[in-house]
Amino acid sequence: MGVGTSRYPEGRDRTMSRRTQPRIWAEEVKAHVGSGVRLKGWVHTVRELGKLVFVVLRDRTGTVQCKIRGQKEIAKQLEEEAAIELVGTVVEDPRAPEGVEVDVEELALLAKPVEPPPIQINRPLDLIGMRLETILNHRALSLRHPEIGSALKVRAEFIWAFREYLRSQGFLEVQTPKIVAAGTEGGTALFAVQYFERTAYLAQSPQFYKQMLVGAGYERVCEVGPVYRAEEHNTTRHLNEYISLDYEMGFIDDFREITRLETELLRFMFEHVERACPRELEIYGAELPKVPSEIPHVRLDEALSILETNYQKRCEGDLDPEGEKLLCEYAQERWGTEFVFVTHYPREHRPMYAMPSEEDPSLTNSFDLLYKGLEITTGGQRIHDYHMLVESIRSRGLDPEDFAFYLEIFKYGMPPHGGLAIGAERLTAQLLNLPNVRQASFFPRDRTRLVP
RNA sequence: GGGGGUGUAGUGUAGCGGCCUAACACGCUGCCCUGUCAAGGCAGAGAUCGCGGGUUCAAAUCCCGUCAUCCCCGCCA
Repeated sequence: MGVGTSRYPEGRDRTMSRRTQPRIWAEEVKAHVGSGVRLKGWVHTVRELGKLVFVVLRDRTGTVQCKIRGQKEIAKQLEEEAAIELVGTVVEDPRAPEGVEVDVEELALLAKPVEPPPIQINRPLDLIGMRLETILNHRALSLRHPEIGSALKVRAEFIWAFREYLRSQGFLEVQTPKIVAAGTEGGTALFAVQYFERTAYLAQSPQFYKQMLVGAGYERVCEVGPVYRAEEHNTTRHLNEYISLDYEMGFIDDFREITRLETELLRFMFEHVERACPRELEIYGAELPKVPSEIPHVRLDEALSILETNYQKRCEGDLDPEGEKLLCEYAQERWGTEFVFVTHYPREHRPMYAMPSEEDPSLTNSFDLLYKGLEITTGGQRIHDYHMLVESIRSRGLDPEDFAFYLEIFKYGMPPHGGLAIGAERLTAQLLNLPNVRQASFFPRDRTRLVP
């Protein structure tokens, strides 16, 4: 056995033999008892017991204990978080953590740490108690921590399932511009960017473009992409850049068609995450919610009176964060679900494209979806009538000329349509009970954070 | 935009007028150990207590400013 401090390119794997041995993942080791295996990964921990050394190797699939016998000088070169490659034999041993371990025959150092890592990634988070700031300052390294990185795996699986389900329902995945000419929806503040000789903005939402693509004949479109909000909020549930899961569908009968589809979509997404992320869910102690066949719909005015009657809680015009929590508590007790659609928001609280309600034109066919006390979706039916939309734009003191690019398709048979957007980080954070959405973002952007 | 906190070794904390020549845990360095798995034992290095000013015989500790950061509200996903 030998150790190589090999360095690309000239000395690469110089000391490693058995080049034909294919690499296996840490999680596959159990299936290779008695066989020679090659593993690559990071040194998770090193435990020296005199002439016996245990090295726990970590790769993208997990960890596996490896032992080095009678080669103390090799252990001396192993530092935590070094990238290594090893060849050995898988042996059964009841003393090993999983009943099996790798008896190392050869080991090569692929990359040696320049200095000890600033954060520990081989101990449970509750023992090392890093503050989020520290975790985010060392984001690439902290994501190596199995607990920290798991949240993003869950998010990735949510996103995969979002695409997969909508694809099965005839949706086309689209990409809309993130550099746009004007403040589309109004309301939220926009980031200005220099676009050659003009000022452009980062898109706060794909709203106009996904509607235009419905009208373009695709009928059903979805998008996974970043959106940008220049709001100076500094809370645990806001990011200035986040991933929006959008869909928009044409020829709907009413807005309930949108909430029905979201119900089925969410069920698919949660069931997929349950199958794909058992380890990650266990790490966070997350309980998969049962998505009911019909998520309760509560009109905003009803929601406000529910809060007042049952919780003596008064909200002015809209639900505040506490109101959202209480309403979800109510939904849990009353209907046994953590989800509730709040519908029929007043027009003045919704953008100009929101479709007025038939029974009360001061309200809209729009909704928010609350999950465990937090708003994770906003959606609704949109105005499809050209003249009505122009009028709505005017009534807000806006100039339809500025929206000509958007309005054009509405002149040529725009079908009844609607859609919604789910905040990917919020959905993930709520499932995993993360105290801060930043934990569900690879590299969060907030009021003060632009790096890394 | 408004309000409230917090800044002490790499990390997380304790200390909150003198007993601080700043403590503890993890990490780090060296030595010992063939069944560790939050390994253990012994020895050690590492902090002018965010920064600037002030009060005081004396400041990590009190005051002012500043910077950084966290949380809550508004608004939103």
